[in-house]
Amino acid sequence: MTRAARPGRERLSEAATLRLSLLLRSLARLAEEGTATVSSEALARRFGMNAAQIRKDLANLGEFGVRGVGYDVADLRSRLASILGLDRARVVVVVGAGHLGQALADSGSFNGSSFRVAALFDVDERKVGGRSRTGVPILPAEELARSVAELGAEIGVLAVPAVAAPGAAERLAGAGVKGILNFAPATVGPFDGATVKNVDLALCLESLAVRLSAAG
Amino acid sequence: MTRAARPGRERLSEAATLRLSLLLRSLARLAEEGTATVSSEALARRFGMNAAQIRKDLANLGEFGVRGVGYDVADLRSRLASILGLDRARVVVVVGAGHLGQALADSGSFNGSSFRVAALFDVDERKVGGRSRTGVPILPAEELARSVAELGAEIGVLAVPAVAAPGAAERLAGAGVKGILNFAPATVGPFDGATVKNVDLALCLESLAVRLSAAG
DNA sequence: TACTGTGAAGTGATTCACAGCG
DNA sequence: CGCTGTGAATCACTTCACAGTA
Repeated sequence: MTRAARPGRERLSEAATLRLSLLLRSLARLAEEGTATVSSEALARRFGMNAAQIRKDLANLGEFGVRGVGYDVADLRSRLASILGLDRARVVVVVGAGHLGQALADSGSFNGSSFRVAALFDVDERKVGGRSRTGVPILPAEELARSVAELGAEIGVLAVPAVAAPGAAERLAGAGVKGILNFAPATVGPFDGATVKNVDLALCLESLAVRLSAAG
Repeated sequence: MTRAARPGRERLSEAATLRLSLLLRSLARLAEEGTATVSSEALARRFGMNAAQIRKDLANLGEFGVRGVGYDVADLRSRLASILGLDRARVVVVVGAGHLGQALADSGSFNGSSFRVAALFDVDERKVGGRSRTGVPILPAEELARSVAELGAEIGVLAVPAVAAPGAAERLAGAGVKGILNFAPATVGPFDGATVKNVDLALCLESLAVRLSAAG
């Protein structure tokens, strides 16, 4: 019944992952502000989380705190980044150079210390050869497989219309990406080599609307 | 201990809401294809859900099926839409006319039978006065409060940079929208009159990346 | 017969309350 | 003393298995 000695090897639930990811971002903000140590209570109040849950999440991964003091911001931040695998930059490609695709390719969220968007792909010849606002090159869709290999891309983002999504996903998986972030409201996969995560913006809006009705 | 006789008045969990919303979309597809009735089993297989869960979700809202037969697609679809409050079109405004804002304003996901994007807002004078690709007008941010009232907007979408998010959210809430869909990686609210739902695209990408590390 | 609706069992996540330590 | 780490309790959600019915 003793937990595995190696921390970070247990399965991490989706919810826990999101909380830890948010925690990591919160720590980055505290670091910028020059805060050296922080208690779970202070973290919770500042960033709208639950103190007990922060402690439990962290305790699941090892022992990071000092009793009576709290957590060392810089230390926790780097160890957490390492455990989550966010301490190195992964190469990302975006399929679909429409407004959404370009927004994602240029966004700070997709271009930080953990990710770098290296290419956009599109079938529209007027777009191919151009670059996004921040300079990400727009390549022809036929070159997807070769470019993914050359760039060493691990993650593919699907920002194409729903009808084109299954095909594009298959090509991404075939090209060897390990993860696919699908923004199209369509079912893609599953694939053997690649994990798919759906981000269905229509469902997001609808669930908000449902909450409004229910609350009324 | 008997459940309330009025169906659809219990709280609906976030997860259940998403499933029902997805179910509604699936029913729309079946209706397009001319399918008249469908069993929970067939629905589950076709759209990657769990049959028992579909039955339970639906049974929580009332009795919709016919034993030995299944569910009437058209009937279930319209009743479900009504219960979820998705049977009428809500007016949506989008704050921030960057790539993301315009992508959302023009997307079919935000312009169907349940939603209509009526305006974009931006502080950039070069954008103001123009229109998005599909014709949504871009209005000056100062007119937000007045326009929200005039248009009868119930939902505001935040597609502005993180630093501008809290201020924009406050103005939306002050203008009387009931729900705010926040795409900025920043904490906004909470507000008295308005529900906030965060859609943090950076967290989406990170959670996918974490799954890749964990699976490796 | 074939399916729904549902009590009951099972599973997992969240919260509580406090022992234990710096 | 103040805070973490954690067993225990609670809560919520999911799955199972089948009684009940058109």
